Amino acid sequence: MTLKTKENYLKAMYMLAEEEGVISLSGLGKRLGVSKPTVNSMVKQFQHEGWVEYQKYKPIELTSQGKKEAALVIRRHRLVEMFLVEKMEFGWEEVHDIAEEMEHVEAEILFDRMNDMLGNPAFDPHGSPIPDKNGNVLSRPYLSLSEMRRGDRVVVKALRDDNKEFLDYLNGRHIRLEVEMLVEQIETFDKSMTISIEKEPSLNLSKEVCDRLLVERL
Amino acid sequence: MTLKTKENYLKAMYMLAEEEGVISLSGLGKRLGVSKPTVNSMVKQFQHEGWVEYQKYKPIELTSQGKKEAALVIRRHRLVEMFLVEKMEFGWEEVHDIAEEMEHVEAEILFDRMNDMLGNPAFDPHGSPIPDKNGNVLSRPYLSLSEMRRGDRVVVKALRDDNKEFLDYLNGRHIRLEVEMLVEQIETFDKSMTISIEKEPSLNLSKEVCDRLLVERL
DNA sequence: ATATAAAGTTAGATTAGTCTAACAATTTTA
DNA sequence: TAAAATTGTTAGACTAATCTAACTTTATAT
Ligand SMILES: [Mn+2]
Ligand SMILES: [Mn+2]
Ligand SMILES: [Mn+2]
Ligand SMILES: [Mn+2]
Repeated sequence: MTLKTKENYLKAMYMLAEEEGVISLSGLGKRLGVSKPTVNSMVKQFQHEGWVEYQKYKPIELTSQGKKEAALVIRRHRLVEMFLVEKMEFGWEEVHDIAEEMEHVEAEILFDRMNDMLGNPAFDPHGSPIPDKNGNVLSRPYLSLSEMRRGDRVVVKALRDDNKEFLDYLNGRHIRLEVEMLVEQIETFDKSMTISIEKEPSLNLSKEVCDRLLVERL
Repeated sequence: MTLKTKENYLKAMYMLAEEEGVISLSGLGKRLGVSKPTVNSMVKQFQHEGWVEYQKYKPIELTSQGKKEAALVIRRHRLVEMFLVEKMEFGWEEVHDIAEEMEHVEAEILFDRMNDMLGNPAFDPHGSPIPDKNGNVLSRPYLSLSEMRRGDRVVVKALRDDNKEFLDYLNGRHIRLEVEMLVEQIETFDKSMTISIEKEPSLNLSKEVCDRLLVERL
């Protein structure tokens, strides 16, 4: 099996486990853009390599080895994103696709150097935690903006999504990490929120947007 | 055909044409570490794509399109090497293998940014010219040190080889680009040279080393 | 509880890039 | 110039990663 294939499958499995709580064949297929039979046969190989535990018709589970290797791919991805933003003046909306390619570079020394130049950063430009060299992540329990109530004061801490369109949307409204927001109104019909940011006009954010903004209550 | 495969074959062909004057199937096979039948079948595909001109038993020639695309791969390789040395504090002996991987990244904007940060550099850390965005290279006609005569004063301008072992050898002797040397003696038996660098003890360099040092006469 | 839908599986085919074995053409050497 | 060496070609096979079609198992909804 090719290194890139291995890394892409492991990463997808790791993120599915985080996001959905479970790794299903069809979820994995959708995520990777391949058919179910493809995933099925790949998962058998991953099991054979000791990266997943799996029985017919049961959900897939990463072994601790699989988890660790997946976390290291994610580490490289997020280090690259951070390097591009901090050291090469890219916008946070530009870096995901580049990182998607660079995460597969085999020269460990490259990522170590990035890490050093960045001062061993704990978070990437989107607020996601960067796993350490042993694959350990300390994830903070942020809440999504849509769980807040009227009158809550919050700080934006992370995003649930790297997506360029979403980031362009946020850029257009001056929503960045560490921005403080006040929840002014919640529309009962569609759960959209009216929020205000200091010194800016109030904004209306749809439920889809609020779901993707991870915040900390002040 | 996969982008990486295409780029590796084009680059190998381009460099063979430069170094040997001709692109042979076996040369290409050796360079790429694949068998002759493999190269044979790939070259047919390259012809079909319009990247090479070729007839049975005749040497392969790159079309101008092929040459241009090859030069752009080499551009990326050398920009990466330069970026790693100038902006990330890597040594010139460390960067080739990393560049070998990064040259295949598809995000053009990444290389444009490197180019900007480096001020549109004309040469890489080993003195090789960096092709411009149109694939044009202006190559200077350096001579190899082994062609010099006793008493010649020269400046090291480039290397014929990226090889880590060779670069480690040069590091150990404080031979860098722009260093000035005087040819003190040439041994008729093995063509080895005794040379001196200002403020350093004289050195004896084998023919293999002299062949790989490209210099300009003062 | 049954029918329907969703998820998972199997079988068999395909494509890119590679190989070895056998042979043919060309070039070099004696 | 004939033999030997090198270079190039053909045929046929293999592996990784993918697909579609047909089928089975499990979950969901009426
Ligand atoms: Mn990302
Ligand atoms: Mn990110
Ligand atoms: Mn190089
Ligand atoms: Mn170089």
